[in-house]
Amino acid sequence: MSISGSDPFDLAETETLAAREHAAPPTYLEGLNEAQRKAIETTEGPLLVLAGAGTGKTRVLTTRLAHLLHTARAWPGQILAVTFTNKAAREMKGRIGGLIGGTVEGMQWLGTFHSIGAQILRRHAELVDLKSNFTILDTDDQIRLIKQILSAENIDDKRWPPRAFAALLDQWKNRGLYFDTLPHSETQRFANGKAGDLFKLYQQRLKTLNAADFGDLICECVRLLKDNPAVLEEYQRRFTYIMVDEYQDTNVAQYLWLRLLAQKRQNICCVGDDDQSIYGWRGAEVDNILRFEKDFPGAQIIRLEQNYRSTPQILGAASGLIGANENRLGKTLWTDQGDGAPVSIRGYWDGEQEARAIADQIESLQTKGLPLDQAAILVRASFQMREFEDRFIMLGIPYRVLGGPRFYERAEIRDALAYLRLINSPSDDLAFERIVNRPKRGIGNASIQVLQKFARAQGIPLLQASKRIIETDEISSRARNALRDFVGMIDRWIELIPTLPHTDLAEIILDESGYTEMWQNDKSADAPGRLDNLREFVRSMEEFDNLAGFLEHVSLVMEMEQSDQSEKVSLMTLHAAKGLEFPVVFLPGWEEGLFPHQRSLDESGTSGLEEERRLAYVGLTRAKERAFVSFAANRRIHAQWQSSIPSRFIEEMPTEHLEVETDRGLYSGAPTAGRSPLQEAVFEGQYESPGWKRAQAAKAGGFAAASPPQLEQQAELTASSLSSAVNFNIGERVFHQKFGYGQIELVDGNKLTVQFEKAGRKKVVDSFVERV
DNA sequence: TTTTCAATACTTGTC
DNA sequence: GTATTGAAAA
Repeated sequence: MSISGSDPFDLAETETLAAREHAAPPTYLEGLNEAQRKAIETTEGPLLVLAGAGTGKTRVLTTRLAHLLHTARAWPGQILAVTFTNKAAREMKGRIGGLIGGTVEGMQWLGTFHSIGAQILRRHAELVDLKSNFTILDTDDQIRLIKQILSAENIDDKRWPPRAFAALLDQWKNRGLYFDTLPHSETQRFANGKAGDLFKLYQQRLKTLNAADFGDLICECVRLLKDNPAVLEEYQRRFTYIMVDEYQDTNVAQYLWLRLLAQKRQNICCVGDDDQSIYGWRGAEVDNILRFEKDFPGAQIIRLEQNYRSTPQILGAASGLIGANENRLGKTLWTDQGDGAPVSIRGYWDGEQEARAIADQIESLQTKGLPLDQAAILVRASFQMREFEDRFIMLGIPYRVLGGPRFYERAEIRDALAYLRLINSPSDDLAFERIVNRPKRGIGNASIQVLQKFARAQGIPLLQASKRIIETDEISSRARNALRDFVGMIDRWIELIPTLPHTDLAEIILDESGYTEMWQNDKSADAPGRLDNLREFVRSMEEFDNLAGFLEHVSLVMEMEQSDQSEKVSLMTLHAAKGLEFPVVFLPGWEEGLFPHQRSLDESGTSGLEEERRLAYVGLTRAKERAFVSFAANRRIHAQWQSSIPSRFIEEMPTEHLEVETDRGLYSGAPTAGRSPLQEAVFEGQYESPGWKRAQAAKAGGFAAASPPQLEQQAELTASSLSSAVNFNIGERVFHQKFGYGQIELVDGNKLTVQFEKAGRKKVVDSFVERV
């Protein structure tokens, strides 16, 4: 299909739009600072906007887009605007709508790299040996596919794990490499030099399955554009303006993709911050942003340096820290805000104590009137979350974990999806395999093996092969009957597609297949949650017109909306925190080995360390008013205790922006030789500091340094008043959201000791369990 | 075929 | 310490 022909591109309409320019004054430019305004008004030629943390990056991006539309420089369909996440794309769409009034129609090229790549690929699918309705595989499908290829090639998947190959494939595709361009050295990295051949087989298999993986959405797109100059030119002409968010996170393939598209008009505006590049391990090339000027000669660079988020103290600490990095373009953030509190540094005996103190501090801030959703705990690794969760559950502090497993990655959703995929396209073998014995129907591994061999011999999809094989004696009679029922069900559902709304059909499928029943009979703690997710899944289908439409979008954009609006403390990894802000931020676990993470140092040396440092910078700059950095002298890593020394990042923050409240004994083993200025402060000056006195005073009562007694009483009061309606007795069976079912062993006021079936004995507040 | 037990690994994670 | 995964036993 011709693109330009289908679009309102002609002169008459362009003139109508131009007329509008004179009518409405651009109110959207009000309240911008000079740099921001310049970034918005520099519309022609390559432009790099270096936007430091909290400098109004999203505002500039969206306003610039609105400006292009408002001044009639482009139609919505002529602007390519790419982001990394659906969330960012959605936010941008919403904000542009707000800026120019009403929703923006026709911004079909605003989206994630992958969704736009998929869009282009679908239009020209035949040029890369696909059909336009190709399936997008996720990591799970990918690994299953690789496993099949490895076993077909007689490669021991013990010695050469499919996961490792999937990771390699991902790396290569991130770098824009294809099996025909794979360097010899790379082919040696798997199965004794067979990597290239396997890569080729894998791609061939994808084509026969009519499928693409995430990497292909960019990689194949680049190949498509390179090999078909006419198609490339079509897009180069169409996209009069290109805008890229988070440019520091682009990988080589994405860079090649952008360069191809921008080559002709050179109207490319990239917004990013080299100091916030934290995805190197995922293929992001900081280099893309560092050498922007070389790639696009005559490029202008605008720095956004006025920070609207944090206090000068926090900014000072963060700037000092990031200053230790060598490889950066360099920015100096400033703010006209008042002074604020210094960054607090605290040491604890162990991780548990750290969690206890932080939870206490959050309670105390809450009693001072701070809403809980204004506080966040940002950790380096997800295992650190556990201690906080345990503590929050015990104290009855509501919390939310951000960035857990994605909605569509949950097993139950993927299963439900596989059912729908199979009836939508009966040749989807990966979907077939996933659900043929789920719920268990007695079609086990042995039968499936036979079926696969049969299907491969005949060259037909598994579903079709099943229909034939049940007429033979190839598999046991039990499995044969089960398979016959299964195929019968699928056929019946396929016939129902034209007669029923797709949401009703989905409910019927989940019901008749026994899938819902399977979870209803499941006694584990997360089964009710999974049933909820399934309901949510069916509900989310309502937005789409039909099944095919739903499936086409689901692999790229499906997310579970946060329906819960109540005030909760946020708990997440530092990576997940990028782009967010909170008045109060806790940064626990600043210890050598954990942060910077040992593995990062081992695998990537200095560049690994610099990325960790940028991560620390990202963490600090999330804070608007207060930042609390802490470290523990002992931590349980894996199964055993390890003693650790404070992170070098603590030393690297300028002392004048810090307030150290740490027992000097905990600061004995600093990473640098001799005494650092910070250590001096700890050893010499801290005896008189309020923090030191507090620590001394708290010595008697363990380590409750941050929680004066009256606060604990208050917490208890709150908790007990909440639960006064229910009284529990020893021996009663209860249910807990996180721990599942259990029996009460001890009642102490509102605190219960419960022996959980799955989670073992725990102390919990009674308001968190319900009687069953 | 299904259940159970042992082996393994364990940083970060969008699409 | 634990969650997941694969292979042996029921």
